[in-house]
Formats: sequence, C-alpha cells, structure tokens
Amino acid sequence: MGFIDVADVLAGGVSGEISVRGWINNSRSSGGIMFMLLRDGSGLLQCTVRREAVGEELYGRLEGLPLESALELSGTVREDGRAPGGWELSVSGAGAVYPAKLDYPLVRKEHGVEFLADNRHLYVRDPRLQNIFHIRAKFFEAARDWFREHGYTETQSPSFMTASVEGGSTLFNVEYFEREGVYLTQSWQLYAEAMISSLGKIYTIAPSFRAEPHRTRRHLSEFWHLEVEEPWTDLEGIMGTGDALVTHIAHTLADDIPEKIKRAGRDPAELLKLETPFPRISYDEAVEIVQGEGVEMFWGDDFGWQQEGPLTRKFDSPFWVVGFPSGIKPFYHMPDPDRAEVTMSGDLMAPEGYGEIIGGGQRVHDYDQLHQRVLDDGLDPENYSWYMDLRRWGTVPHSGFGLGIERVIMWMLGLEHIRDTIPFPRDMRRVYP
RNA sequence: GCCGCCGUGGCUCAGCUCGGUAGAGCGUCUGCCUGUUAAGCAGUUGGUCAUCGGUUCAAAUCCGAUCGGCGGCGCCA
Repeated sequence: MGFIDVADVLAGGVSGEISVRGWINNSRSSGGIMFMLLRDGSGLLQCTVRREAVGEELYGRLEGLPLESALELSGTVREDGRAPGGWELSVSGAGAVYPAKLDYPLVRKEHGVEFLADNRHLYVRDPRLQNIFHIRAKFFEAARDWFREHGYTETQSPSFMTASVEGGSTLFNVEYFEREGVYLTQSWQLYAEAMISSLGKIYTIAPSFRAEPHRTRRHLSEFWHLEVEEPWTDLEGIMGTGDALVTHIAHTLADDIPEKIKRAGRDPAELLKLETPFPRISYDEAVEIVQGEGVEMFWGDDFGWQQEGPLTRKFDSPFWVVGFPSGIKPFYHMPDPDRAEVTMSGDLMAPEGYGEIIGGGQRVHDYDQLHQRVLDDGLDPENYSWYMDLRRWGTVPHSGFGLGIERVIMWMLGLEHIRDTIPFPRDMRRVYP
C-alpha cells in the first residue's frame, strides 16, 4: 500500500484506510488519547491515537517517542473541525519507526535569532519556513513558465570571473589555482550580452555574490538573481518585460496557492491587485518628491534609506524610477541621447519600504561610446576587452535587468527579514551551518 | 567599515544601578488525565553567570581587553 501526501488529505480528496509517513512535529497525550501532529514534506496532519484502539503496547511506544522521530502511521481519514486543517487520521497501526536519538532542541516555544541561526539545519523543518519554501518553489516555477510562454531561452553564465560588474569593493576574492584576480560573480550581465547574439532573448536564475558588509534585514551576501537580457530592446521595452514578469508571478502565487500566501501573512487579494504597467517616474521627479517632503537630497545623489520613505509612500504598487544620473550608475548604462548626464536606466522599487527589487536598463552598444564610459569610470579597458569586442561584430541596441528573488519574495509575503526567504541564508556573519 | 544594543541552566529571560559564591517560566524525567490546539496539573532534573585580565576580604554584579551575536547606516537586488 502506498503512502498518501498530507497535502492531499487536507485537500479533502482522500477517504478510507490510508498510510502516511513523516516526522512528529508535536505530540500531546492525555492518558487514553494522544494527538500527534505529523509533518511530511507537504504539510501537517493531526493523527489521533486512542489507547483502546491500538492497544497498550503500541500506545506506550508511540507516547514515548521524542519530537522529530519519524514514523509510518496507518488509519482512517476523517473530516473533523477540531483538528488543525480540518482533517485528521484515526490511527489504527504503525509501520517503520525511526526514533529521535536525543530530545529535539527546538521546542515549541520562543527562541532567539542566534539560537535559530545556529540550528538552521533543524529550523528549516519549522512549518512556517516550510510554507515559505513551498512558495519560493512556486515563484521559480511561475517565472520559468512566463519565460517559456514568451519565447525566452534559459542559459547560464560562469560563477568565477575576472572583471567587476558592479564595483570593486563588493567582490569576493577566490583562490583559483595559482591565479590572482579571480572573483565570484555579482551578475551574469557581461556574459549575457555575449549570449544574446547566440540565443536571442535569454534569462538565468542563479546565485550572485556581494561582499559588501551589509548589516540590514534585506541583504544577503549570496542571493538568487533572476536576470534577463534582450537584443533589439530599449529601456521602455525591458521595463515592460519586468512589469509583465513580476505581475505574472504575483498573480500565479495568489491564484494557485492562496492558502499558503495567507499563512505567510499576505492577503492574496493584494497580489491580485497588481496591474501592468507599473507607474514610472523620472529620477528628476523623484528628487522633487523627496525634497517636497522636506528630506534633504541633491540632484545626483542616490536614494538612501531616508529618501526612500517619502518616495515609496506615494505608491501602493511597485514603481519605476528612470533616468538615473551617469555618476551613480556603472559604465555599461547607455547615456540618454538627448541628455548625456542621465542614463537609460530603470530601477523598480517595491512599496512598503522593501526597497529596490529590480535594477536594469539599456546597455551601451556603440564601441567608442563604451570605451569612453569605461575610461570615465576610472576602469582599465584592458580588463573589459572581450566585453568591448562584442561591439565590433553585429552590435545592436539591447537591454536587461536583474531581479533579487529574495527581495521580491520578502515584499510579496510582507516578511520582516530576508533570511526567512531562503533555506540557508548567507550574510557577513553567517556561513554555518 | 561606522553607530547602538546584547552574551546568566537545553531554550526565553530576571538578578547587575546600591558587590556578600544564583532565580522564574518553558523543555527533560516521573506520576495523573480519552478531544488536545505552544494542552493542563503535581513533583524532579539542570548553571565554574562568553573568554582572559584587573580592582576588592569578597565579582554574574565594578573596570579593561578579546571573541561571538543582534539591530541600523552608507551601498545594493
């Protein structure tokens, strides 16, 4: 006889005699009746064990199992409003049992952040995290679906690289055999620009690494980066891609797994309200808004924490800020043909203070212009020679962006901290476990 | 890197201001309980107070250093 997933039982599509297997998430006994909350990969099911039904020997054995022991249980499925989830299993017998060797350190009680981080390898079992990880999986699925339906090809770039994309101070140095100057990737962008001449519209989903010593609730040193690059596309075109992609993901989460979204703390209706396209404001307008709220900001400054507040309060959906000054954007951003001091760039800002979720724009496709931009940024063109080579053979206008998956999940679910969006978060003080 | 806060039984914390060699709740364990929802009740177990050094008759408590952690900033996704 096969084993049934807890999720299928809770969905109400199962009846009669079945078997389930999982881990004891919690267990309570009151002498003659015992309630075991059994957790498998799909959810939590209350399993009710009666002394008179299973006999003295089995009842005693089950009662003595520590939390997080694993076992197989069989019995009858019953709808019951008293059980969490509305369904429960009346246990008639047990199969294989894998008892926990020690008492489980994560009791059903408050724990501090440090203790939970030290025990992350166990804490990932927590039903709240389990739920978020399921949503995360759906996020990846929805993104890939959207790309497939719209003719994009998924491809990969190397994680070891020799040139900086974003800025030298944020690079992780790697010991690479005998060689100096090898780093972990911050973005696939340079390689993506090579690949568009091979595959056309492309995307990747891969980790990126940033060595900046962040100490905030929305930064990781290793994050999952969803990046897109498209030939024959300008700034407005690539923002349209971002609009459609983010909206599709939000709607898919709300439509397909509304109960999981609700359990994570977000009303699915909020996600369904999102509409394409998101509002766009120019960098100049953004500066005026910030200044109008009495917060200090000069043209040419980047948005800091203090500037973001007044800005994000103006919108209840994500919004694009376009046309950032050249001085605060890397060399590969294309200058506005009508206004050289600003770039054809766009950042998508999440509402509610979650910050930037997409950064992107149109790239410089002209060789001489790129050469000049590299020099202006104080960089050595030698380090970018293969990248500049791309402008020699069939260069076309092209654009792309990078989306921080954990940031977006954090915003979509309304989470307090980015570490909850990924099973094993990495930040400047955490690489273990 | 900078600013602020914290480190006391397995966990969450109190005690520190006004020094006199430790206390609660939860967990563990034992017993009771046939509908619990972080179950309940009674009892039990468990700590050289992060580390090193200093002051003192005496340090969890005062001073210094070190290590570790948390929150925030600049920057970014």
